[in-house]
Amino acid sequence: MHKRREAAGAPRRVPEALDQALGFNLYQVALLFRRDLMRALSQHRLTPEQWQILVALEERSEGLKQNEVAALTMKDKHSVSRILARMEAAGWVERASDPVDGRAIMVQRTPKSRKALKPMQRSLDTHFRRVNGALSLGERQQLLGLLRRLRAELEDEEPTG
Amino acid sequence: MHKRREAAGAPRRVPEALDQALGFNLYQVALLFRRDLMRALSQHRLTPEQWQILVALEERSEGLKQNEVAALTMKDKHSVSRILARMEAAGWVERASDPVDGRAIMVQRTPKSRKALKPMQRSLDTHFRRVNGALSLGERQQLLGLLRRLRAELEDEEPTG
DNA sequence: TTCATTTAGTTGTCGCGACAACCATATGTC
DNA sequence: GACATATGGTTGTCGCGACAACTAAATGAA
Repeated sequence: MHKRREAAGAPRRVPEALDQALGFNLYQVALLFRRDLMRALSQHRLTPEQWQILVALEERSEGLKQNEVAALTMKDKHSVSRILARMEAAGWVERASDPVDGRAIMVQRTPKSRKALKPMQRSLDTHFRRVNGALSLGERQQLLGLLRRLRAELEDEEPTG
Repeated sequence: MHKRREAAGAPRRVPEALDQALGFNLYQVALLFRRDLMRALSQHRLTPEQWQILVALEERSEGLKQNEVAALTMKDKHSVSRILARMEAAGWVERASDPVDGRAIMVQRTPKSRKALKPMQRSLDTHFRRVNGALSLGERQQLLGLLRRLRAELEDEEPTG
């Protein structure tokens, strides 16, 4: 049994106004998920975002342009540029300029990255089990459906090139 | 009509693996919400997190300890410490050491902050309208319910004091 | 061909979250 | 009272997202 509250003056929960706010709950749950995933991945020295990019790279063995990585992961080019720089430094990916388009950079997974995916999966299973313990399958699918609709609805407003 | 895709090589969507992942959708939608809210608030030179803290402060006019601010907003003391420092510098809050507990710091809204809340509300209404346009009332409540359950389920694991 | 425009990436700034290390005050125990 | 321990906050580091400013290569139009 771990301690739950600090036993301090205010064991009170989130204020009504925030507790009722969709955005607040969304954001907090997202952070809780991310934190949990981060801890699960930390032993492999990967962050959730880096893992996400590896997943995207798994689809096309020829590699992806940073461009495409950004589109597939819904990140902007600035973030992708820097995340990939760190991943390259850590030996997860290789970057080479595209022979066809002199501006573009092709990103590929390294052998290290390919090999690491399996053992990684085990840590992730633990994470997913924890997450899935909280909701039933039906609820998870309901939630997933709602989130995907929201995502589709909101992702195209103001592309901020 | 705004441009939707970059018309580049890969108009393809998020990879299957991510599209099916609850965590990915959760996180992306949360970021979309936050970005939208950030834009709505930017004209008032406030961030979503700062606004959130103002909302929490609204409840207790005597002020809150940083401690309590952290608990009510589900943030950790480190973040709260720095966010409040910025808010104090910007004149949104005042901080004074608690006469009762020499360690604690009491946080209060400034008159500026109290006055600003109304006009702010209008920008937020716009934001909320946009959000609410994406889901029906019933769906929003369903979503809210699921998120609150997840939050309750996950928020107490490993308090990381 | 020349020149404007678009596109691919990088870099810098800022705000935030996670986490570790730290300081100062309170508190409980003897 | 003295001392260990717990608690309230701060500071530093790192990774990430938002956004602006920038470079260089590609494209399209004259």
